[in-house]
Amino acid sequence: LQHAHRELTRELESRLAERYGLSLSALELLGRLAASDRRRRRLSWLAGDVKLSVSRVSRIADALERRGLLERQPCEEDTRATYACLTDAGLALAREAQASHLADVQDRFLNRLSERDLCALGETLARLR
Amino acid sequence: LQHAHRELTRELESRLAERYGLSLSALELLGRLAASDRRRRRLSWLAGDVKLSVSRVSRIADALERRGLLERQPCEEDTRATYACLTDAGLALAREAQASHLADVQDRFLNRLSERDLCALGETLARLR
DNA sequence: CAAGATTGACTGCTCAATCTTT
DNA sequence: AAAGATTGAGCAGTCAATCTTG
Repeated sequence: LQHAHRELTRELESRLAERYGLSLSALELLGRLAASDRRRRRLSWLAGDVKLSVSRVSRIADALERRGLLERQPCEEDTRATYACLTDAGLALAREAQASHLADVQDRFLNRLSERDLCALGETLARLR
Repeated sequence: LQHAHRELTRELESRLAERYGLSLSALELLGRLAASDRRRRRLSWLAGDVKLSVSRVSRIADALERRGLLERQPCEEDTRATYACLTDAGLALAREAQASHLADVQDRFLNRLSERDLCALGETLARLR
């Protein structure tokens, strides 16, 4: 499991980095935001979504913000919290990079497995939660 | 897959670190050496075994060497190469840590899966090679 | 020149400490 | 207190450059 994950990740990550300068985690963040109400989400909720530490998410947000892909916004219901909000540029890049990444996943992952394999894998991984 | 791997790894790694000061990769290295002829193996072969870069393996070896768990030895057939050779202390620690780690894996992984699940998972992952 | 190993610089991640607001 | 966020320190990993030997 370690080895399969390590090699798969390495390949997917390097393609994504060379084409869009994004890490898998950064893309996942963008994807979550794109699917969120008003394209925004609190940082700590985002961290829970993607199973990363809050501090990691904060730094990924720094990088994405510097590139103009998202903006931090104060949260009106709770002054402690801050939203990460996807910009138009961010949304555009998210769509493009996700399409490209999906093709990579298709090639490197989905195409090698049957429908049954995939379901079984899903079940199995869910049992490890 | 990302999430399952991330969380599983985090837990196993933290237990191993607190009990033995070893990372998963370091333990895997020790294990390979313990199973190797004369308890030694060339660094670059080791890297291939565990699917890590040679430079990473070199640095893990540095750390293990500082702790007296392995020694670097010149390779007699090829002066360029160097062996990582497990010391007695290294072998002892490898056995102990592996037993402990296996218990963790049993608990966190094996016990949650049936025999069938496990075989299917193995097949599936093998297809991703 | 190619292969084995090491080193430096960079990224990704976590944890602990801190600051602010509830 | 406790929760949201940021920041600093440190480990794990990669790639590119270098040195040495085949």
